This record gives sequence, structure tokens and C-alpha cells, in this order.
Amino acid sequence: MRKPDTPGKNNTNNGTIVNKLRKGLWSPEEDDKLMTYMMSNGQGCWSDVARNAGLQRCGKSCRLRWINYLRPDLKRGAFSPQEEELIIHLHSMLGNRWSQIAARMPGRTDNEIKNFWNSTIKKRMKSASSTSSPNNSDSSEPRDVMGRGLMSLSEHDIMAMCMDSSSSSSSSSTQTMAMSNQFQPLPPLDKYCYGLSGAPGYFNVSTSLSQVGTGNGYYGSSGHGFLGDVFVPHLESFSIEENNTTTGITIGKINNNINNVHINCDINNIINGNNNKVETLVESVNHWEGENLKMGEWDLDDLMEDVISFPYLDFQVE
DNA sequence: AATCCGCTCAACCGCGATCAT
DNA sequence: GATGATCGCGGTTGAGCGGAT
Repeated sequence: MRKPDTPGKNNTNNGTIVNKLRKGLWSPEEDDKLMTYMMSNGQGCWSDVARNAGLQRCGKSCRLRWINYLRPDLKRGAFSPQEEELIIHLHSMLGNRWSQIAARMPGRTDNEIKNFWNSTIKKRMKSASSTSSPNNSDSSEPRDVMGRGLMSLSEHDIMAMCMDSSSSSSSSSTQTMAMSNQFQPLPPLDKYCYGLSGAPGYFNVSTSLSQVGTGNGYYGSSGHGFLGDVFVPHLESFSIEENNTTTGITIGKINNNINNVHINCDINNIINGNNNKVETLVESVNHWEGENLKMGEWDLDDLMEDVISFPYLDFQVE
């Protein structure tokens, strides 16, 4: 938190009066001005909002204040255990893309989630990793996090949570509609195989974000006896590599934000022919490469759309 | 009661993306 | 295509609070 500047104070600079913009904490009066303006005029150009609302703030500051504090659809208060697990789940898929995570948690802001992650969850993970695997180093990259947090939540739980938070955070029908448009339910957990290590039919689809310049971008070696990972550093390529225990598939660079789509399969199951899902998955990926994969044109939404086109990934993504 | 220390969280900063001119 | 304005995002900072000493 920062000390608020003196409200409405005009500073002088070499004799000329400078209408200095305020920084720091917002006063109740400023909140009131911004709230009143937003409710009657709605969102426009933020620098105009700042000016027209009579605020000596930059538009950026107004935007932040509105988004993180004044928005009427915000859900205040502590995160529930369900929300916490949802955050972990989403972070495992999206990495530090807080805005993407927040978009799937109606009533919560990216700042709020980010703070919660950095203060609470990160700390918890750290203490957990110190008592268990040394492989849990902190990372902004998505991974099969923790392989544990979500085990207590069923697919139904997650879906219900999403719907609950969506509806409870809105007081008007208009808002409810807006939120439901914004929010899309999560993919069923079993399709992501969280915590299903060793279960028949295990496979793992993960997206690797923000790995520019991080060496080979490798993460998530499981060491659980069913697979390692094979990883192609920068994709613009497609490959399937196998060794005794592993099949790893990496579909190259999607765009600046998404470098790799990486799919791990239990090669033993494939070899034994007892995992049709994985085989189909691999076929689907091959199909991608031939027909759908247009390098440099994907973004996350496109990627998610393509991921859900997998026969066994039956969910909707915004 | 005073001080220290760790934690939380509101807000700022810097950067990249996007859009208008 | 170049430039500038604006927006949105993620990382970081630091005030304030509460618990420990």
C-alpha cells in the first residue's frame, strides 16, 4: 500500500502550475466519484474517465481501481478451499496467466488471485515440497502441479463450483448473463488425468506457456515409472519420439505465448493395446499436423478449441 | 508497552499488444 | 510503414496490520 498524495494539490514546477496526478491509495471521495461516473456512463476510454469524473488520476489508475476494487460483481472475502483448488488447477494449465485464471473465476480479480498465489499457495507448495519431492521447484510454468490438490474434487464438484460462483457473484440478471458469457466451465478433471498416475488409460495433456528462452523448456518429468518426457525446444515442428518407457509428443511453437503443446502417453499402455484413448489421441495429433496446424496463427483460445476437439476431451472452452 | 518481523494486499511500474492517425 | 496513445498484463513494491518476542 502506498501513502495517498495530498488530494487536489497542484504542485508548482519552475513557477508553472502543474496539475499533478495523484498516486497511492484511493480516498473514499475518489472511489465515489469513479463509481458514480462508471455507473452512469459505463466504461470508455480510461483517460476520459479520469478526466470526466473529476479525478486527478491517470486512466490507468482508474482502470485498476475499478477492476480490482469497485466493480459491482466482485466477490470479496477469503478464498474458499474449493476456489483454492480451482486456482491450483487453473494455474497448472495456464501458468502465471492471472487474467486467464481470473476470467474463469467470476468475482475474483487477477490481482487478487496473483496475491493469493504468491502469498498462500506458493508458500504451501514450498513447505510441501520440502517434505516430499525435490522436484517441486517454483515455476511460473504450468505443469501437472502437485498431482494432488484436485484429487479431493470431483469433476462434478468443479463444475458446480464454477456455476455457483458465477451465479452468486451477480445481483442482476444482466450481470449474471455477462458473467455466464465470460465464464466457461472447466474441462473434466479425469480428461486431464490429474492425480491419476498409474490408472489405466492415463495420459496427460499440458500446455507449456511462456517458455521463451528457457533452454529446452522441459518440465514435468514424472518419474513415476510410466513415462518421462520428450520435448522439442522450439517448435515449428512436430515429432513423436519413443524410447523404452516414453512417448512424448510436442507440437511446436504456437505463438509467442504458447511455445509447445506437449502430450505424454503411457507407452506401456499403448504397446499393450489397452489404451484406445491414447492411440486415438495420437492419431488426432497426427491429424492436426496434417490439416489443422497453422504455425504462428494460434493463440490460446485456438489452442484450447483444438484441445477440446480431442475425442476424449469433452469440454467447452471460451 | 515497545519493538521486531512476517504477511497481506492495494497500487505502481514496465513492457508488449493493439489501435488510430 | 512509422508513430503515438491507450489498454491489459504480470511482476514488484511498500504501507499497514497482527502476532511473537
